[in-house]
Amino acid sequence: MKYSRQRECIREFLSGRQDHPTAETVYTNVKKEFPNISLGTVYRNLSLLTEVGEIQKISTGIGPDRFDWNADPHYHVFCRECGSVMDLKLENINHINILAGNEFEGRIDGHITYFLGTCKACLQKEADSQNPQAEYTAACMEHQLLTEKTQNIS
Amino acid sequence: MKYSRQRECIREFLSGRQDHPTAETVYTNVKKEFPNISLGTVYRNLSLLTEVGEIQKISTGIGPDRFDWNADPHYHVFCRECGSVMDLKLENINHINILAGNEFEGRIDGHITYFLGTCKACLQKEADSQNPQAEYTAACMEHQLLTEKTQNIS
DNA sequence: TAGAAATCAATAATAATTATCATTATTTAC
DNA sequence: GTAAATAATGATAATTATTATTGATTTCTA
Repeated sequence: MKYSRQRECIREFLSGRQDHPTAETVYTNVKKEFPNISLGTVYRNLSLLTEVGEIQKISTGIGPDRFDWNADPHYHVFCRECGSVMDLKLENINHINILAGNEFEGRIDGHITYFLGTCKACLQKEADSQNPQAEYTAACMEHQLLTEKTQNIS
Repeated sequence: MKYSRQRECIREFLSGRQDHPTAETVYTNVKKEFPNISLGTVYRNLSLLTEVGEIQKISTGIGPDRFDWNADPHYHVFCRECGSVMDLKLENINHINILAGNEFEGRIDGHITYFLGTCKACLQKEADSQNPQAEYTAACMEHQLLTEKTQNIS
């Protein structure tokens, strides 16, 4: 399939990234190359790319959806502190589908799993705040700037 | 904690149910007893009950959130055909937290998992439509009426 | 029973996303 | 290479789900 210049740019922006940008972030960045692009176009193309399996959409139920250039099934960790979403290289755990299938009358053909926790940088921040003497490591703040922040974390 | 009559009614409506109603459904039903209740009150109380751990909120990322009177951790199956959400009596699979922890630099303290599949009734419907001779079993339609339907299934 | 505290209903506001539609860009047929 | 057909865009409106605000009402407490 041949892509429009805008769609290609969106795909390009995503490709190879470690973080998992929101539609909004994709929008503000693609805008640098296409100042007139509209948020609707970004959403439209992200949905399209998701549909054809070039990227994947991650919904945590907390904050907006995120997009991952790696469409291969893999897992994610959601940091409760800073809201960042990180990849997890976890061996496949599809055996849980079998376990689930044994208890279910219909057909199970997949699962959505994401892990909840605290990222390295936020653990560090936690430790530092317990020890006021210690200098703040800039690590976490830096991390927060680098990674996507999620609103509405309760 | 003593509950207001509205809050008690919301709790009461949820308790013991097999399905997993949305805020909207709770609203339309509680309205029978409190015709003047507002959707905001329903949302407020559902959040409150969730916070104190009397019920739990289920977000699949597809359609609105759902509420489960059983606050104990357990798993759910989401039927891709009819959008219903069913309980799953699955032995605990917390070992996946350990597996995840081994691959993650921060701290893992939980996971959210739900299974995707097709429920019994929708499997039946599928089978019937392949065989036009067969009479439609009313099972699935009935099921759709009984269970919550989710909008925006793509 | 009066005054404080909690909760309410109504409504406005917000966030995230999808739909509409007239216009522009790209492809295809000749 | 140009015209018609198709596809995609940008702008904007609409929708969906949810949270916040606020003034009125109910309920608890002394």
